[in-house]
Amino acid sequence: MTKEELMTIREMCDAFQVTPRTLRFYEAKELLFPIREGQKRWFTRRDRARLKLILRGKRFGFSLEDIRQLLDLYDIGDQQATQLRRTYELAQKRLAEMIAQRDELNVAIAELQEQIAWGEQMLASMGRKSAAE
Amino acid sequence: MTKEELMTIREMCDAFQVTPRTLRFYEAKELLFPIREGQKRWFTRRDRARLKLILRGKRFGFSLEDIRQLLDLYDIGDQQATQLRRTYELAQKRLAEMIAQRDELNVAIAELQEQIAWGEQMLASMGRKSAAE
DNA sequence: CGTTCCGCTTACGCGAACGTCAGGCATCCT
DNA sequence: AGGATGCCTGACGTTCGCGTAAGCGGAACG
Repeated sequence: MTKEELMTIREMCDAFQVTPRTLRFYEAKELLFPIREGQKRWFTRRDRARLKLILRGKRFGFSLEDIRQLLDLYDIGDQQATQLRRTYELAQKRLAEMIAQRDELNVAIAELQEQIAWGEQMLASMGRKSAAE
Repeated sequence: MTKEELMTIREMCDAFQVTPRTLRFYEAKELLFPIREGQKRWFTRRDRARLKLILRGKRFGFSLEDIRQLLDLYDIGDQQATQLRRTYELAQKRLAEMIAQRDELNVAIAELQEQIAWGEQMLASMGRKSAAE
């Protein structure tokens, strides 16, 4: 079933711009579950999907532990009902946090844009006063 | 001029919910510049404005070093023209990053919302199948 | 006068997220 | 047979952002 879809660690690294160390680290932290053929690792389609989410999560400043828990939501099939409810609530919390973060980000963006506009004025007036470029 | 506007370290901590250690750390990292009266620190209005920005920056996942550079934008008065241009460009870059981050965040929010909706369905159907609450 | 608060400095500690050797199998090429 | 590779497992090192004593100096209190 998954046969041609398996990737070596190197292929993964090239595909996602990470180091082998990082992938092994994520496996140790139970974020990825490559198939172990003796010593070698074979990364599945599922691993790739998870890694993509991991990297995105990181860009939002989530910790790997946060991400690990969130990932379970995408793996609901494996979970029990009790787990599902907990995961569901966790997702709600995260969602609220993310929305709050986005709103703050919008405020900060607006403020930074103001500052930049002000800086542009400064540069313009200074350009007129000093030598031409 | 600034006389009644000065705050002790403790007042700062209470006002911003940080520890003394944090404020001293920020000073060591040249993020804050309290007036040194002998050993004691007196935090100015400027320090408070900067600290506010520092704390917000942190929520966006910026490193303290990133924040230090960004703060210079708000201190343009002190800068020279060359510095101004550099700072200006840095701000542009940050702005682009922040916008990109917000857009990604919006995507992630949408995806998470989908997952949550799906989880709701699951919980609902499971609730019907198993015992009532 | 001793004690009790601040506040200060110096310095070691810590969890997160890897980087970076060191050394060991296995395989593939010549 | 003998490298050259590729992947592996420890295990120690590193940076960031502070936490946490340990110990000193002044001021304010009873």
